Amino acid sequence: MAVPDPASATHPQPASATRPDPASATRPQPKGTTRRRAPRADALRNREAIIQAAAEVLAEQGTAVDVREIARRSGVGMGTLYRHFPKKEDLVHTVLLRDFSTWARAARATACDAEDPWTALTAFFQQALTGYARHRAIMENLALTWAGPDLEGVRQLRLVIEHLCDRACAAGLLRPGVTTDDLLLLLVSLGHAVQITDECRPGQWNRLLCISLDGLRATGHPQPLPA
Amino acid sequence: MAVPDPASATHPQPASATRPDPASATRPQPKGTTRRRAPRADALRNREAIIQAAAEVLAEQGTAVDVREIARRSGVGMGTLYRHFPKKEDLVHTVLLRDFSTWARAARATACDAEDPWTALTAFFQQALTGYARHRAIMENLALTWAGPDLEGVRQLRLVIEHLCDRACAAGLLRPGVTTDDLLLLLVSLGHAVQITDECRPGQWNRLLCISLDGLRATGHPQPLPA
Amino acid sequence: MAVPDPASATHPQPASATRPDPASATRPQPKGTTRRRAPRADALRNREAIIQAAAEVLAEQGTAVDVREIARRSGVGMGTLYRHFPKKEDLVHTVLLRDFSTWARAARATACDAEDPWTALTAFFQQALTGYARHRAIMENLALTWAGPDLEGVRQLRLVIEHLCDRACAAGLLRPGVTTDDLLLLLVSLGHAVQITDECRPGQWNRLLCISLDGLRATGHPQPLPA
Amino acid sequence: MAVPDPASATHPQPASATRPDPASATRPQPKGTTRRRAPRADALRNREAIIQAAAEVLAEQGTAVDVREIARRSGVGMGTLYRHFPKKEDLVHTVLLRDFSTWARAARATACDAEDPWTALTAFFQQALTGYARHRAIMENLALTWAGPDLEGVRQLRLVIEHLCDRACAAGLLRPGVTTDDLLLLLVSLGHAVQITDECRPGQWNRLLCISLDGLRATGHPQPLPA
DNA sequence: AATGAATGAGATTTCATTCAT
DNA sequence: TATGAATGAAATCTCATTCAT
Repeated sequence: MAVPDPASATHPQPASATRPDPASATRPQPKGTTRRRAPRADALRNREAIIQAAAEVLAEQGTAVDVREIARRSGVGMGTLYRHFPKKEDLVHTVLLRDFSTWARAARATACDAEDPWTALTAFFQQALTGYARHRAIMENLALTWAGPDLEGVRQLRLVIEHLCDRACAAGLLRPGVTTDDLLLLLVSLGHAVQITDECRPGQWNRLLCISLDGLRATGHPQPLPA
Repeated sequence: MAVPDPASATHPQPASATRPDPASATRPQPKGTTRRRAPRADALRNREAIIQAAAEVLAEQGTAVDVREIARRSGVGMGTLYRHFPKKEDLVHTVLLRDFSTWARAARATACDAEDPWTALTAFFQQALTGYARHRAIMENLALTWAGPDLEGVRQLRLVIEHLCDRACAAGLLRPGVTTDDLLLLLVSLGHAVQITDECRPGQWNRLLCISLDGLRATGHPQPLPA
Repeated sequence: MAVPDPASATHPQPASATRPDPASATRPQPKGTTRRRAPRADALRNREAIIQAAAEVLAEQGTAVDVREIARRSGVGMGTLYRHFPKKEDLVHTVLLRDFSTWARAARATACDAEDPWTALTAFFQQALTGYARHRAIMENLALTWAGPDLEGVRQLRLVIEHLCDRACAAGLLRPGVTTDDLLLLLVSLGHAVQITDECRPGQWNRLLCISLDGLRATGHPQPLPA
Repeated sequence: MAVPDPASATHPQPASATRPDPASATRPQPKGTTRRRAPRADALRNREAIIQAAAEVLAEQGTAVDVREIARRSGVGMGTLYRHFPKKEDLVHTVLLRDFSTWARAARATACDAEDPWTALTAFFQQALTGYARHRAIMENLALTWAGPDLEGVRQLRLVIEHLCDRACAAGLLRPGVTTDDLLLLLVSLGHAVQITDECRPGQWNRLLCISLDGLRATGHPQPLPA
């Protein structure tokens, strides 16, 4: 098994952080009304600062974080924060959407770069575990996939995985019967392993990944997967 | 791969857990002895009720539970709870000790029953994931193995795993280089998968287990485990 | 000024601890009723054990002590304690009565022993500060003299002081205008000093006592006491 | 003995205590500066209200007060109180620091006003007992001098006493061997007397003070102070 | 529009007193 | 009658959300 090391997988990639994101669904002001000259620049800067700070904190501590910590790090007041995101959940939602999307985009790119379907798959896992697996809120939310409706970003990510799965399957490289859901669950599972061992035994999860990937290969297994 | 189904693996088995003297609960106190002996049937009942309720709640919600919920479920007042367990942590500790020990004992028994080392190993995982993997507090604590000193119960469990690992290794059934720590991490990892999917897709983790176990086998892998 | 050292002044003097105290006003059972053969011996032993333990604990920690500590030290259960003393206050009251009386009795004896009125006075203070001043509950209660009606024991003690005051006054040794209340207040005042410095500077209060007594002498003062 | 009556000695004098900028409370914020400056008039008002209420309550009841009582009296919610003072101890500390400092400052001023060292000394005691002796928390803390490290305010006060002691000693007015510690202990001692008798016999402590001061004079005592 | 102070419902823990055994 | 377990009202401290400035 080859587990490549995509150096680009550095974890919290603000990426579009500075882009104004004109398609944003949660823009505070309905454009059609009277007031016009209101300086939107400040508000947008604040909004992005909040999201950026929230992303960092949520990555570090998960969704149980104190909202004041986010306000503090973003340099805005609580009022401003709550003007942009009336509920803590809204902010979390926004951050997750952004980070899942960024991740999905990066993953798609990496997947396309790889010529070999198997390499694409392993690269995806390697990248995911090196990068976003450390993002506590991301992993928390990914784990909720089985409990409720997915975030848009999760759906995007799932599509990438589905693509990887299909490709490897079609190439006869993937063990028969393996589904996108299996790969997703494996991802969350290994992501948890990463979080647990990251501080004390930074590389240990690599061995688990290797084992799992070998178990996913098309050949060498005594019996088919159970239903 | 044969994944046996140890029917005995139903999760919280208080059974003869801590106090193995069920007769003392009704015995009318052997008054003739030196005034001191008083197991207090009802106190024991309460203590057990608290532990039992705590075990349930901790299994369901993890260590972040509200103590009052435990008091409510066990039918005692806060004062009673705190008489038996002066700190929330004491109660958690007691429950974890009990449940880890029960688990370790059951696991050891199952391990001894199996003649084949590989069967023993797979049976262990099967049992663990069918049973205690649903216990949130247990899994939380197991994940802390990499962050701090282990509970006594965790050590017992680790011994069992070590034994299984050694046996399978000696029989040449286990992939070279696999360690007890790998198996423990796999356990926590898959345990997380169980918790995530338990409600919506009860059996899905079985597939992941199968994959992982196949990855753990001695043969059929293109390259050795990474350091 | 001579400050004698009455060696007998060792603080918690159980004294009447073992005596059944037939004059007790708080005896639990009205003697005139039917039931007769009830074993009073046990009850009395318990009662005394409680009082003794309470005295120790109250001396050490004052009236803010936890009732359970008293029960623990006396070796009886809470129920027994509350049977004898329905309110914490009742127990405190009883102990204070006992200890104040013991103190007053000892003080009276010492006072009578001394031939010189001034020696009697100084001996009293010396004894008090060496002994009962460390009894936190005693001192707490003595301080309440100015806030409410006195305990019987306090009245006894006050009588002793009054006697000492009168004697020294009649002998022309005491500064004109000094009252029993002045001496009592001085006692509480110095008692507080003892408690404060007892651990770190065990003898310091002696200097304060010396100063105060010199200020109490009949002669050598530039002007009379203020009203 | 002349015990002057410094009329200014009325007890809790917040005056210009901590924040000497009363104008800032109404100034409408100099918006032109770098967005950051915001003393927040109402927050300061609340902070002061809390400190003021705490000072009153601490003076009345000592450090054992219920924090909620302080919140109630200052008219703020618990959250506000804890925003300003994260621990009860912080609030107590702040109040003690403020009140000790105010006291020390006033005492120093009074001490400097008096030309005669003896008058300075008596004026200090008179002022202390008329004023801060009623402050239960202040006295509690002063009593802890012998048990642990001093608060900054206590050190300031001790310096004042030291100065008074030295001056009187140098002038040959103070009894040989009297130390700053003696005077401090006398202060706490008499302070206790004040608290005890304040309600029922408001002036009684004056007599004790007179007696003690006479005992402190350089002349008229039969023997030196004990070690 | 921005700020950050204010709010108050919980969460853990203690202790005088009562009550079942 | 003796026991000590049970009770539940405080007391301290936290944090998502609102509101005055």
